[in-house]
Amino acid sequence: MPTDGEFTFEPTEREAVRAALLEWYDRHRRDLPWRDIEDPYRTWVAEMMLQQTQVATVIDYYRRWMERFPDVESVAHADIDEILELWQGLGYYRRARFVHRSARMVVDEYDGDFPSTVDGLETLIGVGPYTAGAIASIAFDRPVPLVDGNVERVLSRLRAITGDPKSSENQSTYWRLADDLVDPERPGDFNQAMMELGATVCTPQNPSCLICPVRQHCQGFEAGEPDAFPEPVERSSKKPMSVAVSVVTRPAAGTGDELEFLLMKRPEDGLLAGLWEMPTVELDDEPDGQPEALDAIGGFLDASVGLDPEAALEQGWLGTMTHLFSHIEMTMHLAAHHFPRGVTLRGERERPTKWVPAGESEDVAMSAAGRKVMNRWRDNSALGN
DNA sequence: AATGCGGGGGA
DNA sequence: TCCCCAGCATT
Repeated sequence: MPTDGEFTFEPTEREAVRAALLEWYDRHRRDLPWRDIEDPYRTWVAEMMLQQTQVATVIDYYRRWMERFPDVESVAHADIDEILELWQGLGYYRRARFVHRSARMVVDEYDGDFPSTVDGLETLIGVGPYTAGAIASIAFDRPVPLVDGNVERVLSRLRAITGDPKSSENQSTYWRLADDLVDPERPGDFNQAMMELGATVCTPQNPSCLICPVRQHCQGFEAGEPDAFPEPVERSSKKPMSVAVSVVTRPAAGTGDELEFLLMKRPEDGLLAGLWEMPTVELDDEPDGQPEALDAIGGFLDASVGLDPEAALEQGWLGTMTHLFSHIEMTMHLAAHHFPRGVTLRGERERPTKWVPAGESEDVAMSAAGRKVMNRWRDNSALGN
């Protein structure tokens, strides 16, 4: 196995890589809403959203966020439910809670000013080595390195680094090389150039080596197989999970034919923490058939909120859908129950429960899976049941 | 060191 | 449709 010390850039080559990369970045960088601003708050929000999430996905979330929360004080004083509402659909909802807690920390303990060093930044919850390096270099011009998935790939190819990219040995190599390379004059631009190159040129599949500004320094290219680096990581299999769900409706108050949905809030920790969902019960085993799934969700409605499925005006079956998480394959068995207006909820409720008018369903924080269920129900209603 | 935690884009 | 991508906290 290679040892950490064997991968290096000689001083001349280091200078050449810096110059080539910065020149390329100046000409080709994408115009992103969090660029060309000197506000650690904005850099921090962008980097929190960008964790495990691609640029194209983040752009609209970032814009909406800045409109609502222009500074760290506004986040610190906000309610977590409003933060989750802006975050819905972005995934990894813990990040939203980290942002909330860190904002309070900055206001309460740092007098409203973000720390400017890597160590100081890492005291914020949700800010690890990557994010601290990003904020310190981009917002504070500190000559510090950063390593994300893009940088791992670029460095693996430049130095033809084999082995598991997540191994501690390779991680330490990446950080050492990134620290060695980072341009002391323009650290933020250099770090963004590395990531931008990985995202647009040095891509996982079919890298565009012919237009790469650092091709002549790339040992992977030289070997004729840039996409052999980094070594592919083995992916863990998805855990199967089975749930029964019902879209529970009743007529809204007043005239018109508007409906209200019954929503329940998920627990404040674990999967999709604190998001709202249609009444959902997890099943121990995959149900034998539609009646068994209907039975399970019917029993849950009765037990959790005192809704007797026998009292429903209509019961429907919406079929089965699969939703994939990074670590779970969730099979959803979907029912629909329509109750008369007068129906009341009973019982000691473990979770917050509320009726939401159909027109306001967008204003409630729900996961992508929840949106899928709602769309299935809507399509089904449009067909006249 | 291993595990939990979402969702979207591209082949 | 499947395959691939991407940081941090907790234990």
